[in-house]
Amino acid sequence: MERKIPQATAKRLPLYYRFLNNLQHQGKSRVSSKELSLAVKVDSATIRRDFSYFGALGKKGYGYNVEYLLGFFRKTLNQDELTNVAIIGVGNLGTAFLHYNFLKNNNTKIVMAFDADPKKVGQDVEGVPIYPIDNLEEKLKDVRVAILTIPASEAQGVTERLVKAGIEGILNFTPARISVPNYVRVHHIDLAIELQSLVYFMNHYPLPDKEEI
Amino acid sequence: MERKIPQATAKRLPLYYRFLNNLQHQGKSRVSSKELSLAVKVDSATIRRDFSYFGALGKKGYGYNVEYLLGFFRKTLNQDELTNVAIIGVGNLGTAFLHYNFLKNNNTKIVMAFDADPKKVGQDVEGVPIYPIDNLEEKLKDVRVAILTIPASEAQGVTERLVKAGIEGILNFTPARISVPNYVRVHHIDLAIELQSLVYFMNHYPLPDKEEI
DNA sequence: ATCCTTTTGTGAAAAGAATCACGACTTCTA
DNA sequence: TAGAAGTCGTGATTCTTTTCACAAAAGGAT
Repeated sequence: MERKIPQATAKRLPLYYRFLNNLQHQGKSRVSSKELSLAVKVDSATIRRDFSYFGALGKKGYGYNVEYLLGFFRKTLNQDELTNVAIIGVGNLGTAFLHYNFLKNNNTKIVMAFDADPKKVGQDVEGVPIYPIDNLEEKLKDVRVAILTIPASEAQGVTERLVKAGIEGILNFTPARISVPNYVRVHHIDLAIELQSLVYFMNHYPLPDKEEI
Repeated sequence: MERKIPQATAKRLPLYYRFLNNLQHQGKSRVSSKELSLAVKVDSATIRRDFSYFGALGKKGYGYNVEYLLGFFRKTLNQDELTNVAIIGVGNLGTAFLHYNFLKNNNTKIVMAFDADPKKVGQDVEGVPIYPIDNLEEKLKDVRVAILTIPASEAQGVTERLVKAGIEGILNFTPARISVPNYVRVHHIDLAIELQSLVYFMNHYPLPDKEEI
C-alpha cells in the first residue's frame, strides 16, 4: 500500500507493462526511456519520473533491463494474483467483452455473466456461464469486480445489488453516473462522450504538433 | 476557435450537455451547480468554473436556466452539425457500436462500416452498410472520424490508409499505440488497461471518502 | 420594504502533473 | 586506458487543474 504514486502514473503502469511484455517476446533484453517513449507515446522524462517512484530501476548509460523491470511490475501490478470479473448484461457490448481475451497480458479473468433475458441465460460464451440476473447475490462469491453493460435505466438499481453482493470495483459502460458507498471504486467509460469529445477537440483545438508517421 | 478552454473542461462538456438534456425532459427549468454536481459527480466549484469560461451563464441566487444553457451548449458543441463516423472492423466490439444509438443526444452518426471478412461485407446492420476494407479510400468521402475496432496487428497499417483517405479523428479501441501525422487527432480507449487500472486502484488506494447511496 | 437565504463568478491558494536541464555514472570504441 | 557517447534520476520550473472562500447579486418570505 505505498501511497504517493501519482494517479497519472498509476494509470500508465498497465501500458508500460504491456509494452515491456511485447519487448520481451521480441527477445529484447534492454530498453531506454527514449525507445519506450516512442512506442507508448509518452514523454521520456515522464517515463523516467514514473519509474523513479518505485526506486532506481535503471542503470545510467544503459537503460532498463526488460526482464528485471517486468518482474518488478508483475509484483507491483499484482499480476500473479488473478482477479475474477463478472459481466453484468450480455448485450452487444457485454458479448464483445466475453470474447475479449483479457487473460493475455492481464491479471483479470471473466468468470461469469448475468442477463435478464431468459433466452440468453443458461448459455455458455467462451466457457463463461450466463446466469439469470436474479441470482446475482447468490452467484457473486469470489468476484470483486463487475463490468456494467446494461441499459442506463437499470444502472443504479443493479449497482446497489452489486454492492450488497460484495463487489468493490465497477467498470461502468452505461451513461448513468452511479452512486456507490465510499468503499467501492467506479471507473466510467462513456462511449458517446468519448466520441463527442473527440469531435469537440477536432473542431476547437489546434493540433499539438507532435508525432509523425 | 476560442482557445483557452482547458482540456479538462472540454472533456466534461458533453457530460453536462447530456444531463441538461435529461433535466429538460424532466421538465425542470432551472438548476444550480450544486444539483448538477450531485448528478454528474463533479465538484460544484469546478462546474461553475467550467461554465464561467464561456461567460456569465447563470444568475446569482437563482442558478442556471436549463433551456438557455442547453441552447448555448448546443452551439458550442456543434450539436447542429452532424459528424459522420465510420466503423473500421465489424467484430464484436464494432457490432456493438453499430447497435449503439449515438444519434440520441449526440451530434455523430455512424454512416458506414468496413470489414475484411467477405461474409460480413454486403450486409446491413441497423441500416449501416458494410463495405470491404479494400474500398476504404473510395468510400470514405464525407467522413472525418473513424472508430477503430480491428485486431491490434492491423492497426498501424489501416490507420495509414485512413489518414490518406482524409480521416482527421480516430477513436482507437485497439491496444496498439498508432502513429499519425500531426493534423490527425487520436483518442485511445484501451479496455484491458482500464480494467487493469481499476484493479490497481482498488488494491493500492485508500478510497477518497465521498459519495453515498 | 426589509431581511434572510441561495447561489453565482472569480481572485487566490493549493494540488497535481509534465517538462527542462544537468550532474553522475555506465558502456562503448579504439 | 582514455575519451566520447548514452542514459538515468531528480531538483527546479512551468503548466494545468482543482478547490477554497467570499463579495455581490437575486430571489423569496413576511
